[in-house]
Amino acid sequence: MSIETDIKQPTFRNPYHRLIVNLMFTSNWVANAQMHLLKPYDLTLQQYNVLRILRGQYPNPVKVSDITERMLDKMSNASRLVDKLVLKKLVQRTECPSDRRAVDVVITSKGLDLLKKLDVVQADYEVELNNKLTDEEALQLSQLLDRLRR
Amino acid sequence: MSIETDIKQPTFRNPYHRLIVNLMFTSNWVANAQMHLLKPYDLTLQQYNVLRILRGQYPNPVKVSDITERMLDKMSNASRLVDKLVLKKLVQRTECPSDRRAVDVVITSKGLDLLKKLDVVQADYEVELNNKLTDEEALQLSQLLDRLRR
DNA sequence: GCAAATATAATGTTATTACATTTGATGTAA
DNA sequence: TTACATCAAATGTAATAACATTATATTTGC
Repeated sequence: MSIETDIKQPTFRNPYHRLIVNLMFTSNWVANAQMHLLKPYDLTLQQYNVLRILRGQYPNPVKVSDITERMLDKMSNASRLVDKLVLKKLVQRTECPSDRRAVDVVITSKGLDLLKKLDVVQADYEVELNNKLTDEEALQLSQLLDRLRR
Repeated sequence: MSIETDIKQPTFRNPYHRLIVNLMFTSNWVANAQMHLLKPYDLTLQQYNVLRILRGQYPNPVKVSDITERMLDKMSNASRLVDKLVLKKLVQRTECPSDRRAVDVVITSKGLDLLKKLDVVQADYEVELNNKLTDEEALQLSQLLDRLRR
């Protein structure tokens, strides 16, 4: 369905106005779906993102400040997100030896196991997208989004 | 900059994985910019969206349930958003005569004036996007997003 | 070396979100 | 009509987000 039909707005001022609204609407739509996939595993989207950042560097530690920098939503509080993950024993927090201000965070094996399970769920979701856009179209869409942020 | 550089993740599993991450990152990027544009006017993005929905129907009233349906973020509480807007005298709330369960909401002239000011701000922002994507590309991007949600 | 500036994470606070529940009105079927 | 289900909005709530502030540690300029 076109964005006009989805939000019942007949016209937009120009293609950029339409794009902004469409982008936010579609992103909410995806985020919602992702949230519901994560719900049975008692993870929020942000917690999931942090875990994936940590897995990307495993077995190296990542500082809280690096997590903040790399999060999709910069404004979330990485410190408190890490708190939650520590409580669930999905990550481990240790003082950084070379800089006592910083805190090193590493994903635990429990965290890696959880991510492995979620990889399957995520792959299923990606297959659904595959039915809607070809690989080339998905790539093209990504490239246009990159250019929008330039 | 490509999404890989932006979030310092070297590779994605496939074009769909890359797309999902890119979509959320870009949407947050736009939402952040929009939020900062709205801040001097003491409006949240959601409140702004509600006002624009109401202007779209002006001078006809819109029910709270219709607002919920048409909001970009379905989960926000339209009832409480309307509350905030009533406090600022940007909208007016009256009992729907044909259905006493429902509530009619109409934008006030103060609300319309505010939106008019914001139209200028918004247009400036759209000009920035214009430097990054052509009209055709913006349209194409919108269409790909539409297809993603099909 | 030392004071000031900056960096890093944690914490405080208020508003908002994501639901669940409640209150009241309307529709529907016996 | 009278139950009973459904619908619309409001309200309760716990968690989270969006900042601002604080507490330490490090860096920089003198």
